[in-house]
Amino acid sequence: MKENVSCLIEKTIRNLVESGRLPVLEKVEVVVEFTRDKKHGDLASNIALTLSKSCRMNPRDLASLILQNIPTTSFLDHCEVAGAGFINFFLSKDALSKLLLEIIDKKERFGCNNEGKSVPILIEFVSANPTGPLHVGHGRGAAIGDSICRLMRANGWNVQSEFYYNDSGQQIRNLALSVQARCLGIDPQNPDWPDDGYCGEYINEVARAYLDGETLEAKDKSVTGAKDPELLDEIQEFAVTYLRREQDRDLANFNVNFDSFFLESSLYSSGEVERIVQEIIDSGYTYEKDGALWLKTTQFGDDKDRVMRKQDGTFTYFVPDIAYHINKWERGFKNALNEQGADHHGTITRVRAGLQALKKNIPEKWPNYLLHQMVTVVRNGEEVKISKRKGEYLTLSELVNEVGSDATRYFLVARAPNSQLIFDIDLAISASNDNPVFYIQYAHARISSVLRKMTELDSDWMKKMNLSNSKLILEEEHLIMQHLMKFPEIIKQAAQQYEPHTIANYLRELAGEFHSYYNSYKVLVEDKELRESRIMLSMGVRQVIANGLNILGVSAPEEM
RNA sequence: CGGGGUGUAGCUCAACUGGAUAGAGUAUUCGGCUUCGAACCGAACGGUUGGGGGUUCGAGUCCCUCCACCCCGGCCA
Repeated sequence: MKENVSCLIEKTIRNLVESGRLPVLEKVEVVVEFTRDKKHGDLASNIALTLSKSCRMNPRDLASLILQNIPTTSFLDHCEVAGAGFINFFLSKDALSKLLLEIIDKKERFGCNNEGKSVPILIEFVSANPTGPLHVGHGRGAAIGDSICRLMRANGWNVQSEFYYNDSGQQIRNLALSVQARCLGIDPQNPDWPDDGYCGEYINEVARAYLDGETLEAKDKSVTGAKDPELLDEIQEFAVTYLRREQDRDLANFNVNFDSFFLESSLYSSGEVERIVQEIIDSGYTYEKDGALWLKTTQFGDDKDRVMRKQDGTFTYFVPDIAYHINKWERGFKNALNEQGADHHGTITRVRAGLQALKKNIPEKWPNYLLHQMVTVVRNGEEVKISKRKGEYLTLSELVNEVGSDATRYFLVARAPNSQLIFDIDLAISASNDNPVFYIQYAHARISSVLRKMTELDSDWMKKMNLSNSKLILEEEHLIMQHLMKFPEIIKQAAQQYEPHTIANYLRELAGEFHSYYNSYKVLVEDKELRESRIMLSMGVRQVIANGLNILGVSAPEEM
């Protein structure tokens, strides 16, 4: 609809220029927006304000000139000049009722588009180390990342979601040592407890399962506890598998599923790490100093060079990261997005520097990054410092068990990724009923209930509906239709900006408008035509809420 | 000190990317079920958008400068 109006304006201006009533203009960029205030019509353009200078006319006069020459169309009721020189457009009843038909016709496809043109994109998110359970911070990454995947699919992208496991390196060794210590009956208070060991209670559970010889069924393999506390490698494999399985289960309960999993260890076993290190050395971007191998990241915008291979011969964490991203690139993903916590900010420059050093014509800005700010957890009015080593944190599964997946997802995705959010545990649990997600779901359930009621009255009502005759004349009805009309654009915009929270806000507003309407007017009235019109409106709202909630990974219940 | 982020109502957050009178929820105070679901609705209260300067028809949004908070600045990941 926006496009229709901006085309109309553009055409009008072109005609005015050709007939000499306006000077020749360099560049005309017509911006049409949905209005905030219903008094300003449905759509508005500031074109007269932006062109007034180059036309040497006062904005209001220019606006009236454009308006007088705008051709009449079926989708516009009328237009007017307002304020400093805005042109406001009022849509016709015809245009709005066609919208409802479109929603009902397209169903779950309403709002979708093909901007992505089926181009493949790899979206990596969560990627937590398998050294402990997922916490709220991971939950935020999961909620945002998964919603972005759904958003991108709705925009026609060919999305593959991937989870990268850092299942090798020092922290995994620390995990194995911690489990081993627990197997031997050593606890964190004991002087023999390993340095940098993981103190959480879950380590004990892993140790017990290992000693019991439990068999773990993972996606790609099966591991049985060897029971022997001396076999550190066996302990490590068992512990990693155990914790991966736990994370997968937590994510599944959170309605998050990945298309693929990638193991850091595979980059070592396949020799890819060694290969790219050699290639980077050959490219001339490295040097030896103090017994370590350095990458000249300063040549790619870093403030100092970084160590790739430590004195002890092992690699720093970003080296396998580079290998991993080469792997993504070689799998053919010209589009890649990494959703991570803001604490990983520093690695972006390093990984990109490594990719550039390889001279593979990878774009400088590849891969794309979306960082979410940290979650501050508050309990009893005090900040809970998240520390995996100390075992102090709120796990995702505790949270989901307590307040439910829908409420947790909504809470974590409803804020802009860039805002650092405060998560008050007590508030989240006690006030979970106040979560706006229920407000939105309730609107969906209410409409479903009305439709059930209609079916009770006449099981065949749907077929008998006359869809062409809209009787919707109320201001509230107009407002709702105007809101429904924005949905496709919200989907597009949220994807372009990687900001799924705009969907959440949109749904909150739509639900609010419907609740208000529902409270003042009855849908199932006597008058058949009016009743059918209102049913159609309700069906439109219901469909859009369902589509929007689906993008947020939240259920749309028929009753609650 | 350097890099990134944030600062909007008592609290938690929005604001369609520079537009018209800065909006919701929550808290507080009133009012609304004999009526399709009250997990709802209506009303009131609540603001110098951290401070100061600048750019222009127009700034919460862009630029400069201070102030405060969060993250990063390991041969940890």
